[in-house]
Amino acid sequence: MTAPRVRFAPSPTGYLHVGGARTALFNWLFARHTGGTFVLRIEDTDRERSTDAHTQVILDGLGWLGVEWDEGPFFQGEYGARHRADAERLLAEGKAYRCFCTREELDAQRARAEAAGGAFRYDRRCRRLGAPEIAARLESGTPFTIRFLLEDSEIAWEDAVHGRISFQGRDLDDFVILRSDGTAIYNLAVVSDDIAMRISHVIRGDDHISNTPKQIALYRALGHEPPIFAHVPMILGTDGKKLSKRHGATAVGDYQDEGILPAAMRNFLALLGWSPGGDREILAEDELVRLFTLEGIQKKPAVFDTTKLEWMNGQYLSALPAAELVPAVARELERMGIPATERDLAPVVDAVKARSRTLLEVAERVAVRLEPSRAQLDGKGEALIRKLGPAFSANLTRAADALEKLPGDSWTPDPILDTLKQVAETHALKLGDAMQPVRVALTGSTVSEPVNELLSVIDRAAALARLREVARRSATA
RNA sequence: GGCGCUAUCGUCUAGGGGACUAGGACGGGGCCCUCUCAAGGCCCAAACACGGGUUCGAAUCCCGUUAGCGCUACCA
Repeated sequence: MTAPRVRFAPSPTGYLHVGGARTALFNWLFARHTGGTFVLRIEDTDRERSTDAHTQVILDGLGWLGVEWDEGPFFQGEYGARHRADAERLLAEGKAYRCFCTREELDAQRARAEAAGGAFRYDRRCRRLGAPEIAARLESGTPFTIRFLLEDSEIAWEDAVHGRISFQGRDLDDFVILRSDGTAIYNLAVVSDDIAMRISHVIRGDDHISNTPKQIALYRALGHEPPIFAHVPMILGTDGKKLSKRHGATAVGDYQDEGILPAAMRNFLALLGWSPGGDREILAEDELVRLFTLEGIQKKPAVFDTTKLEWMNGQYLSALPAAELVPAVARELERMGIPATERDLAPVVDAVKARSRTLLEVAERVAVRLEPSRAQLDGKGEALIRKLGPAFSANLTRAADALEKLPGDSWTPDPILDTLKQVAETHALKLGDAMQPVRVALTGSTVSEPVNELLSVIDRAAALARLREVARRSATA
């Protein structure tokens, strides 16, 4: 058996949505798992809505996710000649026919059918046109489309995720394959391209199930065996409706901006509508590739709920090596208008590594940088706050408030610890909770993991900034 | 309306006739951790849509009902 060839074929009419991203991911995972080839094809035939900017966003999004293609990107718009040739071949072989009906006539027929409560099916009136009549219309330059002649018989296939699915030809109608301007309609273009690119497995969204019988008919009429189809379930919003813009962030770029790590996104998306079986949740890239099979794909739609994504992101964040974390944090601070470059953060890393200075010292240094930006943190810094942890949480606030009594010049660890103990007692807090935000920074305690320490320090820095403010206030008062 | 797909905790899911007192994870609630953390540990609440079959036995197989979703264009 030859290696599979799969493709992801987005249309550049919007951003890369999580649904599309997941479809791409599944195709990529399948290709990697089977040693196959992953082809990227941009379906830009809808000239009205397609833009280069959107194409770039899609390419960037896939790159960010780590989904790299083996062939392409190909642009469907470049294959118009082949599409037309296929349509004309079908016409010549009597498998398709010219339709001279105007859009208005068709709309009227459709309206009538709907008013009568029935389904609209093209009545094939143009197929009954005699040769002289056709010649006359051609002569007069009447515009026409080419319609595919769909036989009334069962069309069924063994779907890799749903099992056998079948349609009756009589429920479908003679659909248009070539517009009057000579460009191909989606169903023809896809089949023509998938044949030309020798695609063996079509892994795409559930919403294409109803297109599949038409495409299978086209494959056969064109003299080719249809590929294996795998229709993956839709992704829904939290209200159970098809995911759309009104559900908030649905483009992968949105999550990139919120500090979601690509690995976390990839892991989360892979588990949306697919499961390796068992209890595994956190799966590295190579494990995903090793475990991925079409059989593991779910039949029912999945709700896109970012709560678990955020948890998963935390898992990946804490596992990230310091070397990768520092640039990430620096970039994030920078993006928020806080002037922290990698160079600024370097002393922090050094201190943590060397343990030569107390962490308090380090923390204060960072705090200076954070302090002037607190106003910004309140507004658009939500993502960072989440990222930097619970330094802003209620227990800190309570502890800080109680610390107001502290004299301004007693910034040594021990009195603060004592105070914290009192705070805990007074407020019926657990000591651990009360001192949690400042513990490491104040005691300069040993650390087990430099990576975690770096972020802890930044946490504490923010906490310290506040504590100092409080202390200063009470000192002057 | 027609056609199609789907149906396990709020969410992601495991399960594929007896191992089910239906498991895990997120989220929620509670408790523990004074060398940290976005972490960890322990406990609790929380689901097989409904009705019929088949079978000694059904979350698992079949049929129906209901509900949700998708498609129903000279869009993709």
